[in-house]
Amino acid sequence: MYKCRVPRSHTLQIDLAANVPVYEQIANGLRAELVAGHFGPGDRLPTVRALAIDLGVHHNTVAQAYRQLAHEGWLELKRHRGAVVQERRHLPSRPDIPEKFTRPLRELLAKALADGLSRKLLIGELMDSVRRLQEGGL
Amino acid sequence: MYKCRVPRSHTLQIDLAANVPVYEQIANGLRAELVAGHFGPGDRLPTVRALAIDLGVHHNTVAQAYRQLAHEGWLELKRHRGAVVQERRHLPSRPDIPEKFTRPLRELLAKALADGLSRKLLIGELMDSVRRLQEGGL
DNA sequence: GGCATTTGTACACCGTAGATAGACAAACTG
DNA sequence: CAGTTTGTCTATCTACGGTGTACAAATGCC
Repeated sequence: MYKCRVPRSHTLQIDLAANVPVYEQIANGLRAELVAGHFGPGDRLPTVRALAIDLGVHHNTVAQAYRQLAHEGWLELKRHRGAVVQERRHLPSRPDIPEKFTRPLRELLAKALADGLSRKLLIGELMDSVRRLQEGGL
Repeated sequence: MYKCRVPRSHTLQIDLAANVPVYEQIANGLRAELVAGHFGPGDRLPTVRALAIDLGVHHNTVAQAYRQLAHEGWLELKRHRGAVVQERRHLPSRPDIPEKFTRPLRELLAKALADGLSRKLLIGELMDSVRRLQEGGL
C-alpha cells in the first residue's frame, strides 16, 4: 500500500515524439510535483513497473528517472522498499542564474511568441507563476 | 559584406556537454534574437561556416539550425545568398498554451528551485521578463 | 570572359545515448 | 516455505547528433 497521488497520465504526460528523452520528461514532471510540495517526506511513489505501465514505457526508463531524482536528493531508493520521498535540505544559492534560468526562460518565451502566443497571454502566465511562487507554491 | 550583429560567443553560447543538441541550441539562441527584433527583414546572418568557426562546431551543424529557422519562416536560405531574415507573418494564436508554455515554465522553475535559486530571485527574473514583454521586447 | 573562391547542400560514416528485453537477487506476502 | 513483487544489471537495437568530404552553383576579381 503506497500513498500515490502520482499523476496518472493527467498531470504527468509523456511525449514520445519530443526530442527530450522520456526518462527526463518523467524526472522533470515528478520534480515539479516534488518542488510544489505535492509529496511530503515519507510518501512513496509508485513502483517503477506500475508507473511504467501507466505511461506506456519500459520500467527501466522509469527506473532511470527515479535514479536521477535520487541522485538529486529527492528520493531514496531501497530495493523492494520503493521510492521514498526524502526531506531535502536546501542547497546554497548559486550565482549562475543566467545560464540556469534566464537564458532558458528567454528562449522559452521566444518559442512561445514564435508559435503565435500573444504577449498579453504570456504576461498573464508569468504573473500567475509569480503569484504561485509568492505563495510558496509553484 | 553582411550586416552581422550576430553574437560572437557572448550572446550565443553553445554548451557541448548539454543534453540538448547543439543545432537546437543555435536555433533557440537565434530565434530569441529574432523575436527580440535584433534583426530586421533583409538583414543577413553570417555564413554557416563563419558562425561554425565562431562557435567551434561543424558548418553542417549550423546549417541544420538555419534550416530549422527557415522552416519556421524566419529565414530565407538561398544558395550563395546566405541566410536572409524574412518578414514573418504572425501565426494565429493556438490554444495549446499549457503544453507549449505553462508546463515547460513550471518545470524550468522547479529545476531552478531544486538548484537552490531563491523564490525571490526567480520572481525578480519573471517580473523582468514581464516588463520586457510589456515593452514589446523580449 | 574565365577561373578561383565562396557557400549552401547532399551523402556516407561513426560514436553515443535512449529505449527495450530479459534475467537476476533479495525482500515481502500469504 | 513457495510464489510474488521489485529494483537492478547486462546486453542489444535503433535513431540521432555531429563530422568529414565532395559537389554544384553563384559571386568576385583579374
